[in-house]
Amino acid sequence: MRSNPATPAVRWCALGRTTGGDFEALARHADGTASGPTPIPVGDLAGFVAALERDHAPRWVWQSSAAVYPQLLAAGVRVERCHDLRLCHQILRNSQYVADRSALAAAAQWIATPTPEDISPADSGPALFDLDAVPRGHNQPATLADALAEYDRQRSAVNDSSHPGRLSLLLAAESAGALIAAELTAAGIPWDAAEHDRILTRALGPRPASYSDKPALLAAAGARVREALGDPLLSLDSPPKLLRALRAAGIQTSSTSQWELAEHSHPALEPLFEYKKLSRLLTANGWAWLDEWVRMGRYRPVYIPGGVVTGRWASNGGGALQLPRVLRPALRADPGWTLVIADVSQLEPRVLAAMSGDTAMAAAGRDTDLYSGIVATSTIANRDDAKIAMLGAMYGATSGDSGRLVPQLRRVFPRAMGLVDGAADIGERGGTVTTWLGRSSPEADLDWREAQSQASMPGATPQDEQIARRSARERGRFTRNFVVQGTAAEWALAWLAEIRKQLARFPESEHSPSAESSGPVFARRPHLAFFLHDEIIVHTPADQAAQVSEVVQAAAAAAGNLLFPGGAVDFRIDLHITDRATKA
DNA sequence: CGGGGAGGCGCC
DNA sequence: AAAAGGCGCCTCCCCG
Repeated sequence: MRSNPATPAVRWCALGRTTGGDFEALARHADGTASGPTPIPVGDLAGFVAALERDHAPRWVWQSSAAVYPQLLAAGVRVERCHDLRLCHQILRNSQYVADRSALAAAAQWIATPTPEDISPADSGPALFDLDAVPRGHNQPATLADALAEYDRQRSAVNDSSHPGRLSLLLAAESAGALIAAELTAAGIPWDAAEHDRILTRALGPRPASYSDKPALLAAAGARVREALGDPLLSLDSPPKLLRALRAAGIQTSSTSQWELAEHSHPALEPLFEYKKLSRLLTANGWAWLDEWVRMGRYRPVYIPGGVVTGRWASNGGGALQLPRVLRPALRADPGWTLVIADVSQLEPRVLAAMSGDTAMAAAGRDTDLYSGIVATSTIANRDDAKIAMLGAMYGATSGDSGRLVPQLRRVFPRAMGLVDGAADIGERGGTVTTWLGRSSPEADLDWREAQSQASMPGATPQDEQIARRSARERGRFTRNFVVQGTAAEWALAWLAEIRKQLARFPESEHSPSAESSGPVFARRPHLAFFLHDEIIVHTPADQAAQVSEVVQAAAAAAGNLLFPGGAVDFRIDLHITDRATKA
């Protein structure tokens, strides 16, 4: 980025759509002046953005990164920063940090997700959905005036909020996440289809001629189950039929799920578990998946920032966030490139320690595995118990091993436990909780509130009370977990954004032909290739891997300090450099 | 015959 | 029936 002395610096530039389908831009300069509106024919957008980005790297204020950024990336244009009005609106309209949410709540058009088709109707493909089904006022492209008005509302909401600093951070992180999500899709996950095929063949047998044919080892496992149950025609894929057959064979189970069947002993169960495992692999990530999702050595899922209420990302397309471990070796770097794989150790407990200011828990995790640290500083006997107790504390376990261990944790870490217990209490009473940076949980829905009031009426039956109590506890577990999961998601966004920023400063490496699959922006630079809640994978030219590792480590420290200044909590990164993502 | 719920299981 | 939070996606199966 260079600055051009002939024009004042541009701080931000808002984009909107005209009724004719073109774009309009308004640039706000550092000296307070503005230039625009500038009309931009739809075909000139990439050139306009590239030029302004090169000279000023402004914050791009637009309706939705998901709608506009993929095309910019395809045209070879990367942007440094943006303000994603739709995602930020979602946060602000719900945030308890925002004192007056009425103006945002009234701006209904900002709720829905525009599709890329909304932005470039010129590429008139077949309609992806029935437009009549979309409520009026939703999915409409925003005009420049719409965008400017919404940006004003959002900045006012932040300025007038109880925590302007935290909310600003959250909106910047969420917006950076929106850019990263599009970039991850553009770069793709480097995927070795031949290795995937080898893994499938080893597990299932050779690829059948047709998708409808059962692979040999799956069929063999099925035959063993039928044999053991004495039911040669049984369909194992139908839970009701399988359940009847299991019960007929004397297995007193109420479902066909593994966790319940594991309690029983019967010769049919071992082959049944094998059958379920293989069947799952085949149907979820078998050859059909490979044919559908892997092209030119890349798997390109679509990530959906803010797609989960807690702020975690969701994904569309091939189940990117559920890739089974057994397939990880298929995630493989291009020749001459390598992978930097990093995950945060015990992210959620550490986030809890930081946000609650629990110095004892922070100390337990300093320079060490947190669970081992808990064993060393508490009455909990071993690492497994410490982990189970911690998960139980964050998820709200009340019974089983986990429920029994949680009270021990409560004695050692009263502040951390007080925070999650308090969040649970608020949720049980129908209240709303908020993450560290300001994302609030949804309000209790109407059914929930009705169940509660029903139970408190004079004529309430014991059953009414039971239903109400159960739903109250369920909601308590949700809000208990929300504050931790949501704040962890914020930490992860800050980590990602810092990694992205630093990677963009790397020099371009020598041309590597196979990396062209990563697209024009990333073919010659280390880039993020995968993100999964607390784990990232950077695909990098091999000779830059060591520097990338340093960046990834440093970014974790930076994220910790950004969210929790003072750095009392150590966010430890487990990192390795490898060509193939076999996870240790 | 398509939509959607349920059962089930993969990931964190 | 379920176990302890958040998801996506597969198949089966019922329903309109």
